[in-house]
Amino acid sequence: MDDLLQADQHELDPLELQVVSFFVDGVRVLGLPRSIGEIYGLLFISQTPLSLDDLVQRLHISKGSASQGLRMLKSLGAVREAEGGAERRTYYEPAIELKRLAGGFIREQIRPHLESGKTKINRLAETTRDIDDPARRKFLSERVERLETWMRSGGRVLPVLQKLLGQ
Amino acid sequence: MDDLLQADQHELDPLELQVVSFFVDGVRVLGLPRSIGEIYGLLFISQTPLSLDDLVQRLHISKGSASQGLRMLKSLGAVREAEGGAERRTYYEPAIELKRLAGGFIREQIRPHLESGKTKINRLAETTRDIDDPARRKFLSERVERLETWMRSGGRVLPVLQKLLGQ
DNA sequence: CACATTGTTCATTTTTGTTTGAACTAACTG
DNA sequence: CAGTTAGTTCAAACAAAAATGAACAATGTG
Repeated sequence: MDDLLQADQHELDPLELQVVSFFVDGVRVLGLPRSIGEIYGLLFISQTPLSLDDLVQRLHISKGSASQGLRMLKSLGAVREAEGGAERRTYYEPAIELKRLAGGFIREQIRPHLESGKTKINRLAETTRDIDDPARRKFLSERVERLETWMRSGGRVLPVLQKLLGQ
Repeated sequence: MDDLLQADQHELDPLELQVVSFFVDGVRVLGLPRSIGEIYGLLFISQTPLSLDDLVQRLHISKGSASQGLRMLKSLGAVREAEGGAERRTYYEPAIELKRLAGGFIREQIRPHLESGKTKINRLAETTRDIDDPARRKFLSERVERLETWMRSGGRVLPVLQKLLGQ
């Protein structure tokens, strides 16, 4: 490997393109950036684990995007580092169990918002208590009560969701 | 109402601001534009139905935003036109039953994506059948099979979700 | 019908969020 | 340890999405 050009990092074939575009659309629904979909999509359809550099070359994205994308995918539990290869560089493979994917998304993207929502509602309840006009105060506390009910429902739904998606 | 200035469309009071900001955050999680949260938030905390013009004045948003926002909220089933007022202009009030809100969101924002996802997976299955190398084809059809399983799970989860949120 | 009021549409501007790439740290290697 | 390779960080460039506001129906009113 000296006077030989780097083994051809060819373009994505049509099927790979189809899969990548499927996941690009998929992650957009979830509100995640496109590069996340590209990276996960290519890993999903690859028979062997890929390195950061493979992703950069085959997807034509920057090292920065690939690095940040992998970080997020790891935090979501959607990719893991492949075992074995005693190489220096690390190779990644996708998690493909829906349970794990949904679990990670719920944990990282949904729960935090639910929590901060509850906090805000508590502050809202306080503000409401200070309202002078009794009629207005009554109306407001009914609405706050309604929000609390929503949050409780949300909290009850997530575990069920996870169970259902866990097959 | 002649030499009298238009009754003061005052600024949002602190509580209203809190509620609006709560919903602004809420809709962002759902991937909807901020103005949707502002409009719904103000309606949610208002004791009387509000007109498009009320929203423009109190939220300092453009007529265009208010019009488009109301259209989307109507399509989601999150606001409805108030009955009664024999006025020319229409007044809006919020739907506050979680069931209705979740139902609208699922119908308008989730189902369409699930459907188009299924279509794409079908195309993917076709492309896979044309692959020459048997080992590669086997691997790919396992992955496509996996995607189909995901979609089935998704389809099964939505009705349960709706039921749970319907109290 | 001239005028006013209510609401919609859509090209342009603004805002927001994502990607890039150069500078950097860390870890191996001859 | 000088040089190479792997990966991270973050300010700046860029792209996508949302908001604006002027032009435009549509409908009511004297």
